[in-house]
Amino acid sequence: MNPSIRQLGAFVAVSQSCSLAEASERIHLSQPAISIALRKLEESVGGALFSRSTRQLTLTPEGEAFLPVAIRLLNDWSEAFEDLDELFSKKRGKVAVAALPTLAAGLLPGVIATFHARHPRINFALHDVLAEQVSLMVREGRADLGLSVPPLGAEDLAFEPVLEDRYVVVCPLGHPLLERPRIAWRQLADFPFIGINRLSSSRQDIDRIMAEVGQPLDMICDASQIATVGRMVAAGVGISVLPKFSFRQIATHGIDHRPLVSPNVGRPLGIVQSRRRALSTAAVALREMIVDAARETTA
Amino acid sequence: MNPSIRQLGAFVAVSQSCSLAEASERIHLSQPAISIALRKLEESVGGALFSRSTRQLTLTPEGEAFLPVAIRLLNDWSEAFEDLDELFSKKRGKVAVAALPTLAAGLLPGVIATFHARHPRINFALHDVLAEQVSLMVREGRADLGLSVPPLGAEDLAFEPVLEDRYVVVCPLGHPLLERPRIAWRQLADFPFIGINRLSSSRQDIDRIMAEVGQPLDMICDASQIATVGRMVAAGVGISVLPKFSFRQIATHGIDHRPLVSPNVGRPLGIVQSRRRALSTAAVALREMIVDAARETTA
DNA sequence: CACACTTACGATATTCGTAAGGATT
DNA sequence: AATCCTTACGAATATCGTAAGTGTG
Repeated sequence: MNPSIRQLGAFVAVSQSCSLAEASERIHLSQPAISIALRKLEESVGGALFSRSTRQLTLTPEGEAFLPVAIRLLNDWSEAFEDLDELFSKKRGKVAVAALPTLAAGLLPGVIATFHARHPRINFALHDVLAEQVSLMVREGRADLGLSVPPLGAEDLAFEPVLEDRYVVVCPLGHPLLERPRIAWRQLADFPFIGINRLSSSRQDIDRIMAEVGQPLDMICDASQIATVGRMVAAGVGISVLPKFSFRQIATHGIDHRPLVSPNVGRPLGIVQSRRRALSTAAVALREMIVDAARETTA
Repeated sequence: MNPSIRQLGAFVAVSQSCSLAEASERIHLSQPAISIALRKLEESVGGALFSRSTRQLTLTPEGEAFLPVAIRLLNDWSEAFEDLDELFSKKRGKVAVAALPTLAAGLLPGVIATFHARHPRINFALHDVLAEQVSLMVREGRADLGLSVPPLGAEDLAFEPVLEDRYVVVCPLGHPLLERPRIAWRQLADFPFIGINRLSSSRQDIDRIMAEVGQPLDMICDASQIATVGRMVAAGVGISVLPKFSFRQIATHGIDHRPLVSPNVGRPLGIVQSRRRALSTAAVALREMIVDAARETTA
């Protein structure tokens, strides 16, 4: 026969007053219930915890030795479950997101603010990395969620699109391309071009599309930071192509943009998560907020 | 609804293989029982510990965070009860005895040897102190048992006589008193006398009896150690009176003894224990062994 | 007699195992 | 088809509360 939590609780309650009557009030249980719980516990452990004299209870030496242990056991028990409750009720915990720099700077700041306001004690980690790193971090569990383009060749990752970005050409004010409402990709080849990091997903898209239209870019240089690209364009060094969301972040005096067409290619952005691992409740909550924020952005 | 030990056990068992079937064999429980235990546990904590996909179970992040806690909880639990079992089964523990020097040196060595042989991991503490100290130590709980004369004016102490000692006169060989088989107390006054510690219960008995018979002793000196008394008697300094048990300890060449009569007073020796405190199982076992040893000594 | 613990007993809740169901490999 | 998890159901066990019993102050 095995002891139970309740029996242990009864033991501790009784120990504190050495009285069933008093313990019975404290833990809201009938006197007989406690009496029997104690007896069962004593049977389980094979010895008396209390010495009884019809009218009075006293701890035996064994009971006295066991009491602090029992108290610790009960405290550990409830503490463990309170911690778990906090985890589930999103009062505490941590969530890590890996996002493309575009999204990390564009969509997420607002989401993070709301999330933190709603769940102040959730530790939030944001990694702004390139698409390949997003996949890696999600796959390895270093991130609960990824915000990126659809991951390639990864069956263990699930992708749900939530946003459709578009590429725009970015030019200095007064540039001839700005005279038209829409620009075709092939027209880009006629101007000096400022590229972005070769490893970025945008850059890979751009290179692929230019290869499709059969026009090589007049590449002046690459910049890693999008803000740098913006300033170089503003300075008249050349033109560039950015996802529209990225452009918003660097929108400043001296530059403007136009949508690119033919091919009229979008850039699906969405949530990457592992098929192997389940999301924490905190991550689920965050995920919903991201989807909502994306819907608002689109609308 | 509260979680139970069993549910926690099921959770840990399943975690280790992420399979109900395997866990079911390991803990000898039917698959449905485990399935339901898990479900109940998850209801209790208000969230999923495993993510299920009809055929496979995976720990959720919360489950993963909780697993080590759950393992620790279970280990602490069983360890605590194993410790308690050891206490009850006398495999481990401690017992302290306060005994008069006479008994500490006379009756107890044999008892302690047997006790230690039978319960090797019980820590045994023996305090050889005077009667007053015996009462004090038992009353204060510093000793589980006392071996002494009946304690005076102490309702919170219980005394059970187990031995009846007798006083004997101790003389050097060739002493005139040794010519008779029995000596009357009043005859002691005729010879130089070596007393024992004034605080000892024997001495107090002796003084009381001599006062009753109306004969003052010709007191040469006091000695605290019984062995010293023996050597002084052997050296012909004087005679003395000791409990018979004490005499046995110092029996040596050059001295002998005779029983004292009129008054034919015995010296009840027995076990002192607290009425307030219960005995530990180890103490109960020791007590029985003492009673047995005393019975053998008497027989 | 009042109080405090124990025992008795019927009701409720939990937990188990067997059997049947559904989904995946 | 085989395997694995889940649901359904009846039985055994545990636990509870009310009520009656017992011994002490």
